[in-house]
Amino acid sequence: MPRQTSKPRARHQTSEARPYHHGDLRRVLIDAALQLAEEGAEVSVREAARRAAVSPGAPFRHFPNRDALMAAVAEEAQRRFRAEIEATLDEARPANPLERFRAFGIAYVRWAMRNPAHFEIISTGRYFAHGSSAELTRDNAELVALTERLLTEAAAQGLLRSADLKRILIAGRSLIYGFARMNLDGHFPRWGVEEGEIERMAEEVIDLFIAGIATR
Amino acid sequence: MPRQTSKPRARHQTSEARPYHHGDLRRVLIDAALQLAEEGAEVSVREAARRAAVSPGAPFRHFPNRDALMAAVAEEAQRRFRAEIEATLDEARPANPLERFRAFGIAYVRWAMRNPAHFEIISTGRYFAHGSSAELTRDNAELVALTERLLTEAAAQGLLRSADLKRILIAGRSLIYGFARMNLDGHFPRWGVEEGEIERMAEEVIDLFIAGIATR
DNA sequence: ACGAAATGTAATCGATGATTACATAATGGA
DNA sequence: TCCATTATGTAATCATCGATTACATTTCGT
Repeated sequence: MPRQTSKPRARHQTSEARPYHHGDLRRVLIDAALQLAEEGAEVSVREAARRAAVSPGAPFRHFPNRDALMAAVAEEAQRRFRAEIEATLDEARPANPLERFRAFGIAYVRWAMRNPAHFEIISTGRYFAHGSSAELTRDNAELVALTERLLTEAAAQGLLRSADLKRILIAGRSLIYGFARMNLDGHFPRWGVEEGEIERMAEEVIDLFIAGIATR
Repeated sequence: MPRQTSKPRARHQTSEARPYHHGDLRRVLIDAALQLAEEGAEVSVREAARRAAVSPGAPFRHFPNRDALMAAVAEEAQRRFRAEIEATLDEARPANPLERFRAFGIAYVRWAMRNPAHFEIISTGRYFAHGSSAELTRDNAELVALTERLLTEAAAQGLLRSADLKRILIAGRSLIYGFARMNLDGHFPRWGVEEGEIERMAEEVIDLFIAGIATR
């Protein structure tokens, strides 16, 4: 098939089409990559550039390499993650700190289930070095601090059997992280857990954990 | 390293040059890929072929595509995983089924920590479809069945607070899976957990969980 | 207005997964 | 034993990808 060169030098064919300079290519590339990930396709710089209707080399004006793009995508995903977790905790606000701790876990797992690609990018650490983004580190630390506060309050109110908060914190995070990842990694079908009952199962599992650490 | 075939297998024994036919290229490729993964390098068919001192196209005589190679690698890793878990449980055999359940968890996390690349390949499901290998599915199911038996025994001996074994099973697996993956994904430095204390922390976390589900 | 900085394009490189045509060794039946 | 079939490896080739470089065009500060 002969290469059809329509207009010799006309990149902006119709005078209104697209200016030489893209409005905010960086932003558009991040969104494109995010969308790619969401579709389950693997994210390539070229494909992101293709979706932004831009040359394959253009993205490298905004990101030194692929990892930097992925890091930016991760930052965006982490921002949304944190925002939704905090919003969820803010709207349904149980007075009991232990119940808020529980609500955090459920919101965490739920978001991971409903945004699998984003969660994958955030959590895996395969796309970027973990300390490479200050914003990402901060957002993450903020969520950790949130759960720490909840546990401290719970302990102060005598709701916990153990005073080893760090251990509870890490165990709890391991639990919800593990549950989210087992779902993401496709393990549940092999465990006889149907797609429709995963969210309920998440609640049950979290409740089991809460019951285990609570005084009674 | 010249491959010496001592057996009178009439296997084109050459003293100097490598024979046209590689002894067991399939095996060698799997080992090479396994080793590549262990080194943290990303596994490419070409590099595996390179290590086997064979042309880039040769592996495709044994595996239809890269995923098939990775699946074979996963099978091998899963076999070793299961073997070590079972060996560990066999040698140090606590009578108490709940303690054996605990020992399983610790052995699980420990293996994952000491064989991170293997665990990654086994667990992620990114390298192959989860149902694609019967052997892998079987080995995995066997380990699940093992923990199920332990829990059933524990329940029969009145060691558990709850009779909802499925919930306990999935919670427990989520916990150790999550802990292992948090380590693998490099989360622990951000949690103030030093490299040297991770294994101890694993024990503490598992003990916390056990204490939560046990009668007292 | 003008020149420097920012941004996009085009061409190109090396590595990779994959396919195809061909070459050679291994095997088993007549 | 001979030789044809099959199994296995090689060589050449392709498309895609991340990345780099030289060059073109726009934008913006002074």
